[in-house]
Amino acid sequence: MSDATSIESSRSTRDQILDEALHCFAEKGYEGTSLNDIAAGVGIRRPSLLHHFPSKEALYGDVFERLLSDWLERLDAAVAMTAVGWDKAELVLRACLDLFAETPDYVRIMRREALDGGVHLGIDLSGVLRPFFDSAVEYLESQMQQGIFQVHDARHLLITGYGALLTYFSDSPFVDGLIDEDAMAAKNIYNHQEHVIGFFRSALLKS
Amino acid sequence: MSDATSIESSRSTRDQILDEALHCFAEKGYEGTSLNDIAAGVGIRRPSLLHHFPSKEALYGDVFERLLSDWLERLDAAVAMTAVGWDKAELVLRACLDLFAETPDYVRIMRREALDGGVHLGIDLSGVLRPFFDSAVEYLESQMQQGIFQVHDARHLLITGYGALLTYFSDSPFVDGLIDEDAMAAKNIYNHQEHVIGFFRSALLKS
DNA sequence: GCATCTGTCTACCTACTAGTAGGTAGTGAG
DNA sequence: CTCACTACCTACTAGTAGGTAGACAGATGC
Repeated sequence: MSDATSIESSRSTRDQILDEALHCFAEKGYEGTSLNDIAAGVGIRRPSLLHHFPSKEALYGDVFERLLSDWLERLDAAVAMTAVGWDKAELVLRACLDLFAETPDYVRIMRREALDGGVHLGIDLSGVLRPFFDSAVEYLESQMQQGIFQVHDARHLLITGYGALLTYFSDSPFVDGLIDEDAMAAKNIYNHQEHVIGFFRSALLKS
Repeated sequence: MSDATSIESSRSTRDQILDEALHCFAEKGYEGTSLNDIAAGVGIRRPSLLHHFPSKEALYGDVFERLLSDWLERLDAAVAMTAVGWDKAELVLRACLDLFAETPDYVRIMRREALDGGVHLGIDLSGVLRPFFDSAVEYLESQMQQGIFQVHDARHLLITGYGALLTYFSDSPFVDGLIDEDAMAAKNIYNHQEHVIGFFRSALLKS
């Protein structure tokens, strides 16, 4: 009864709510999303939704927690792989780019939360990512000292990279209008990923 | 009566409303900002605000229009200057970075609008910026063909650049937590600007 | 003096929000 | 059959949103 692909609504209502909430919060933001929107997307009424989650804030928190643990899992896996120099950086870049391409809603919520400074969360977003940031700074600086990477300010480099990586996915409606194509089409996502990788290689590797 | 720095409220109520609205919309987004918030910031009641602007949407539109014309003015001025090769690119980069540093609220609203896909505006944001985008693509491709710039996908390069430029300012609350300092302090802004310039030079110029 | 216009106010409206109360099917265990 | 539980419902609460109506004060113009 658990793994069977039953006729419909194979997944639990709770999970359906989480999925719909992820999408609504990503699309319209925390304030712009009402519990009615989410409930309607699932096909239930608001009080039924509140039977599964105690409050809007708690629902948002659960959505964000799942998002964050997915992302950290990918980052952990990429960092754990044995590679050095540019190969290591490329692994981490690709791990992020793959996740973002798979689940652009993650990127959009993350962006909104970064914009708002995390006011909707109990947790401290930058605090959670801080360990990765610090170890990345350490790694980049060691590569620069060894003359493997060109010298840049490692902290600002990471922030620039964070911005460059997220923006294509978070601002895809805007990108659509600039390139006059569907930014999230598989071909364009592939092109963007390869561009970003090549761009950072140009800026980091010598000659 | 116009240029005198009178004792207080030297600027018209209408302009005070526009300023306060800019700040509120940038800080909390369109949905997250109430007309009461804006009115209170100016020191009047909501109906008085609605005497100067017919609706919340119209007020937002006026705020955004002013923002956009300021930005386009800077871009026009930078593009009009006589420079070639990397110098030209640096001029445009610095024009944007200077504006963003002066008025970070602009960046935050722009970001929110790009995220939402322009649903709060009658105007088409990417449509307005499209001419600049297209001419920038043309410029970059000509420089690449002449062997002055390294070869990248010009369109994706611009989107990456747009993301890299905006993010530091739009996500400054998040950046604060990463670098454990005030991202918008003059020293850090200066460092970031020089980093971005250097980073793009590394990626674009050869050897 | 008096009408008019501008800017502000209080008081109100409707629509919608998050959240609660209480009731009702259906299910499974003893 | 009964009890407990889950998942849902309708109907309600209190509060807030954007927006409107109408009164009032001060200035301007004739």
